[in-house]
Amino acid sequence: MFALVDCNNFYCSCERLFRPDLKQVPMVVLSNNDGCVVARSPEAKALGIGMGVPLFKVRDDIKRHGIRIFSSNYTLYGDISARVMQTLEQFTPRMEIYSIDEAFLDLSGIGKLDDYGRQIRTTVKQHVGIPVSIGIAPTKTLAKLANSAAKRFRATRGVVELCDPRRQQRLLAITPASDIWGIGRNLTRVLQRRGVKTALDLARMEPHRARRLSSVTLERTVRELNGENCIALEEATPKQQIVCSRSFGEKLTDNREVREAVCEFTARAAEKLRREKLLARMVSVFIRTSPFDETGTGYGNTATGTLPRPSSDTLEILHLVSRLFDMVWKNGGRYAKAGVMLGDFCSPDILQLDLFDTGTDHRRNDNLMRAVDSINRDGRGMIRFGGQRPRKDWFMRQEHLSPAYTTKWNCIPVVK
DNA sequence: TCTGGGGTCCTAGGACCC
DNA sequence: TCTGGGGTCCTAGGACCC
Repeated sequence: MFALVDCNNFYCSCERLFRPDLKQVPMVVLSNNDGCVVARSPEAKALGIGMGVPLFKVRDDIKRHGIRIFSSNYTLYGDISARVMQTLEQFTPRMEIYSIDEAFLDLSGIGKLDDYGRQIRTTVKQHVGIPVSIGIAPTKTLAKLANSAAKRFRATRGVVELCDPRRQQRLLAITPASDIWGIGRNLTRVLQRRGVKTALDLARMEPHRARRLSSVTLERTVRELNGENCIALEEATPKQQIVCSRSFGEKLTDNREVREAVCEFTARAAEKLRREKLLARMVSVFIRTSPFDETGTGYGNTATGTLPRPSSDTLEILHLVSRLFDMVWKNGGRYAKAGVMLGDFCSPDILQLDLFDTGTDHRRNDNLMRAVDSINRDGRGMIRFGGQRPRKDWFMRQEHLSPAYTTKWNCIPVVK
């Protein structure tokens, strides 16, 4: 049984903690360059300000309705998020922090779920001052749905417990398929063409058909809507990628200027890497013109390279970044955005084994069993197959979550 | 004029191997 | 002459999330 706890209008709620006078006043928080609206108070939502709209498009509405605007303060939001999460930890032994303002809680074995949810809500409000909504259901996808119902219907007073299959069906029937977690713009179109409109239509789809139509992710969604657990709780998984990228305030055309920006991103990314106590092997650089720029033909390019050895040293990484930058650079572009990505991490703490491709002999299994032993002993580690990163579904298979995930591998422990 | 930043996961396809 | 099946590893690109 899962609960999804989600902070209401998180960034706005954070700003209001220190400005109680802004209660009931319509307000929005803007993205980095004050480009887009990234959070809206309920009053601003009611005035029709959309999520993610560029500021220039709603400037008139803002003036007309006296909506207050704030630049974002991520240090503050991160700090308040940490306090919310600390408070939530008291309610469960297992929890997944899903984003800055959301967490899944494992509530297995708890009796009166609705009461428990209300208790969580009250405690967070008292301790931190942030209002939250809570959805409780047997799978993560249904918990997401329950959460959105808790937000949508006032009568629920912020908590929806969705364990009864009949209630699940009723809610699914009045929810468009596009509101389901994992169904984006594209899948909505694909589904609609096949007459799948409501979430209930989607739930009634044959799982194998869902897989053929799209991929295993859609199959999981369908199964989850029917109460079959396919997406496991992930407690503190290590980072797999670090990205530093930014849209430029004004378009850049000069090689030197863009190169400088990319150097800065590299330094920041390497800093994050060191803070995580990780080493990277893969480095990518990308630049692109604005997709909204109609003055020229659009251009974007990415180059990826491997470091001579795993590293978190800014200069070592910069050396490669500089070469990659030369590969992606093209004269004459009006560049709007650039970024640096680091990936394929390793750490001294992680046990690594390269297993042989054997086929007939049993070295692979022997190695695997030895690795499992040592992981069980130390409580931490990772098994790599010939340098390949273990994939998500291997983990799923090991858990025997569903017969849909059968494989030739018998047992692939990933991270413990 | 002004359009976020930071992530994850999946699939396809090519090169290569036995 | 026949031109396989099964696998690894890597990359690009698409889709989705908050």
